[in-house]
Amino acid sequence: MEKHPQHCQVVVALDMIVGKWKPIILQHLIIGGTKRFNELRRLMPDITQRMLTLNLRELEEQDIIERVVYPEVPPRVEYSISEYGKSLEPLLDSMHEWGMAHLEHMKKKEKELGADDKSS
Amino acid sequence: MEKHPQHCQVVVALDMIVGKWKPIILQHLIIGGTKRFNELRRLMPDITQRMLTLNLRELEEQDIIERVVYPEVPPRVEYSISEYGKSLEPLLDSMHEWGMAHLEHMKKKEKELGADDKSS
DNA sequence: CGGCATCCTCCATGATACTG
DNA sequence: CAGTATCATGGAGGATGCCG
Repeated sequence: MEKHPQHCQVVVALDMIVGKWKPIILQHLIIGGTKRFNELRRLMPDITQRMLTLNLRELEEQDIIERVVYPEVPPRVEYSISEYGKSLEPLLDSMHEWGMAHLEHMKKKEKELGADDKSS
Repeated sequence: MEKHPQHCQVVVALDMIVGKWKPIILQHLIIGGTKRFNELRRLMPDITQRMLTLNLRELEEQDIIERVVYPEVPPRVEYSISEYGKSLEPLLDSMHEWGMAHLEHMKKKEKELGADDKSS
């Protein structure tokens, strides 16, 4: 295992979770467990049906979530984090924590800018 | 401190490093240390001057990197990871490792599909 | 050398309507 | 309920030329 592989695989990880909705979908499925399609819609009132479908399909394709269709009437489809998807949880947790810390950092910065305004 | 803050701050962290080039720029500055503008260009032959400038400016604005201008002729501008930016390193490392593991996962998957391919 | 100013392209996302 | 099918759009990214 090299220390400096040619190409940084950060982008590989990034590709799995980027997008306006993917992180939020994952958060809901991780924290809230299995959810039906319309449950997710209710949890994310601003997402369109189209984008929810597309994102769920991508995440499924990526093995991150599982999609189970129950052949009932009315239809029921349940989404959940896959076993493999769970390997992302530590990463998402770290990112969440860093995000929180960053918001603090920004607040401090703002204050400094207010107080520190005598610097040339 | 709540356990389930209203909004997942994963997106906050994500915002700092998403983009086609930001992760790569960061990787170079982290691994290779301080770099001049054109050094970075050489390291990323496919990035346009415009995007390199824009991304560097954003990262600077976000306190992630530092930009030092030497008033010489010809001009010299050096970029480096800031102290604060270093707090991103563990995250980037984790993402890199997850990315590597994911590539392995994909390879395995492909093989399975190959062996499993009695359909059509 | 290290930019900035324009113009352009394409893709992620969105709005809306329809359906098994 | 859980989707598809179209069409529209804004913004990230790119190409190119000029500048101190």
